[in-house]
Amino acid sequence: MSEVGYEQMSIEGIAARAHVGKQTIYRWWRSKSAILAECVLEGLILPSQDVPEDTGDLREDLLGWLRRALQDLGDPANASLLRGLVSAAADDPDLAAVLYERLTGPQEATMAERLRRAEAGGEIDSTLTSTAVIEMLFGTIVYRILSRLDVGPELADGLIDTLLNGLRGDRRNS
Amino acid sequence: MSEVGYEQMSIEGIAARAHVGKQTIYRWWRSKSAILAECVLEGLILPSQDVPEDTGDLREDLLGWLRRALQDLGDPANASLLRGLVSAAADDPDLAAVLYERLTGPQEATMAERLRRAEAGGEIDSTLTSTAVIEMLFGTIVYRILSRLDVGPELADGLIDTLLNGLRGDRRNS
Amino acid sequence: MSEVGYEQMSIEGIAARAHVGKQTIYRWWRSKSAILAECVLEGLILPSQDVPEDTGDLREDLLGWLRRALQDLGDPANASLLRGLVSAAADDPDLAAVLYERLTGPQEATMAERLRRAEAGGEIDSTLTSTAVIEMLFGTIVYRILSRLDVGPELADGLIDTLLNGLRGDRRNS
Amino acid sequence: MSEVGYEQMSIEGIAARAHVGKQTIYRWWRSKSAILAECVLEGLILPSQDVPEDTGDLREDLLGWLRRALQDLGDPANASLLRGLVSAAADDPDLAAVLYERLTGPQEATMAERLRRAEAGGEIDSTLTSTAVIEMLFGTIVYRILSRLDVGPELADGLIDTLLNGLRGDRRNS
DNA sequence: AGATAATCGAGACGGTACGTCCGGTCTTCCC
DNA sequence: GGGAAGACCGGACGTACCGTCTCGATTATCT
Repeated sequence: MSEVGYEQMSIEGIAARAHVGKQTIYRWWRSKSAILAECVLEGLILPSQDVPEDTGDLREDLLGWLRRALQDLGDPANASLLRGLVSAAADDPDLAAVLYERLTGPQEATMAERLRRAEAGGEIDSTLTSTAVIEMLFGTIVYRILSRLDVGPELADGLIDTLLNGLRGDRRNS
Repeated sequence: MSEVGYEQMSIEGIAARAHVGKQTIYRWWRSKSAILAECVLEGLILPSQDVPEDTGDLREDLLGWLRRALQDLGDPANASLLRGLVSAAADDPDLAAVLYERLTGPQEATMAERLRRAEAGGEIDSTLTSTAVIEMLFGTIVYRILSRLDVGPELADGLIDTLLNGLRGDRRNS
Repeated sequence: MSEVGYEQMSIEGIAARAHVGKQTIYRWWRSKSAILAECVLEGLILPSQDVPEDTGDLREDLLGWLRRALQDLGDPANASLLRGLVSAAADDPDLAAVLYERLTGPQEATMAERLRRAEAGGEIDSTLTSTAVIEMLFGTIVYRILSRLDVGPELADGLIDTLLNGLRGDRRNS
Repeated sequence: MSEVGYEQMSIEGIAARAHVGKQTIYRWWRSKSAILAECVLEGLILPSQDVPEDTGDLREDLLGWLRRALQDLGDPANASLLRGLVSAAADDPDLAAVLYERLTGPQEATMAERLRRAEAGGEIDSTLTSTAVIEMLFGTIVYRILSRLDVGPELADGLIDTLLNGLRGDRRNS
């Protein structure tokens, strides 16, 4: 898929490359997107995602976490794979669910706990859910990748700053 | 496309429905996604986007603008069309550019001016570009639509709050 | 085979109907036509053939014998089975041999003896072998069945008359 | 078909050899046997059949005609083709009709006229139809070819003798 | 007004891939 | 330890579209 894109990737081609009969593929997966769904579940496509650390400094924790995610997607091959996944997910709700779970899920619990502790510690003061935070960050990244804009670790600062402080800037210490 | 999705939409089907020869289509467009690109440019698919008003209250202006956008995409047919466009754009950089321009462009100038005035008026204090702001908002929406999550005007408040104040909450008056 | 014809009859279908593993079939028969060959040998398909009686009247003996054969093949199911066998035999020399033996063989010895006695009795005066006689009769029948022409006992008279007297008519008493 | 037999002859193979798309074949013929039917009609498979001459001597006319037919079918390639046609016709009534018409038809009218004249001239004395005569001769030949028995011009004499005189021999001059 | 283009609908064409069926082999597991 | 069950590789089936290519039959323009 990273070579020719999702549309050009054929089941016959997969079978041929795998030296496998076409029927064997159809025996195990209902469609091309179902293959992708399993690849995603098995971690074969999307690089395994870290969860934010907890060093006590929320900003640094989020920055490091997001930078690593952006680092992976800076590789054109990975960006191409993600575009393929998005293309497939747009036509297959099942894959969409798997993809969403894979992207948003693992970080969710950790992020929720992290935010709760940050709130307790006075670092933040918000009712926004951890899911919404993750959706904003990943949404922005996916949007840029679909638009074929550059994606790199340097994006992390702007995103995290806005996320934490908003456009009104950091007035914590003012 | 809203009926069967992007993949199932065939050029032969388009020609047949239009009572037109296939060649006539190929005479005018290079590919299926090129047809979509022109549809987008002509405003036939994406509902025409408003730009934020300027009432003096940045928060209300953004809220109203975003709510209208979310209102449109709350319609499943429109969400389906957007998924089709994303699917097509994932495989066609040209369409991706057109789509990005269509989604991000019209609001950009107005938003830039709006932010500049807000900054001058002390409403905000940020270096984030207007483009980045739009990408964050639309990225989040597109991400939710691809994930088949509900999209409705009620999302606007959370997004705008976070965008303006950050997770640290509104300390404008503190 | 009588239901769907030879081509549509699959080994998988046979195995499934017999509640038997495919391998078990391949263990005992080399091919689809080999199964048919054994069916023929076991008398499961072609109704068992009589041999001509010997009442002293060659014409009546042959007539009765041929009428019984035609009677069987007048049943469309039997005609269909025969077409299936022919179709299979056309592709498999082994089955062709079995089928030929089954059709031509049993009658051959009796017919040879019958002709010999008829010749001795002055009933006939020919050097044609019994095999050739049988081939002419069965050949005509098979030809009509393949051509989907009607086959019934009434054909017997014409065939036997021609066989005995030829086109020049019965001049036995002239 | 003469190389691999009817069953092994695939439509894909035909298309490939003809440097033609598969769909083009399906556009013009409904099935493999329909292709054969047209080949037969066009005279591409069965060598064009003569009709009996009329030299005044019925026996010689029939002998010459039958010998030529047997000559053709003595070629193993032609015999193989005929077996393929029979195999196909066994599963396809339409092809069976075409094949029957091709084999039996052209000679029919001439044969009918020939027999009528022979009868008028006292050569024969029979009510057997020309069609039945042809069926007997061709049936015998087809039967032998299906059985993979030798077929050659030398068969003609026996068949014609039996046909004209019957097993009782030629008593015309006795 | 009549000749000359240009454009169109229709759809055949050589291809590629689809998803299914079956052939013949091999493996697992149960009785 | 033989057989049912069925997975496996392979390959043909008949269908749907792809993008290219001829065909007339309108139109539109230009002598």
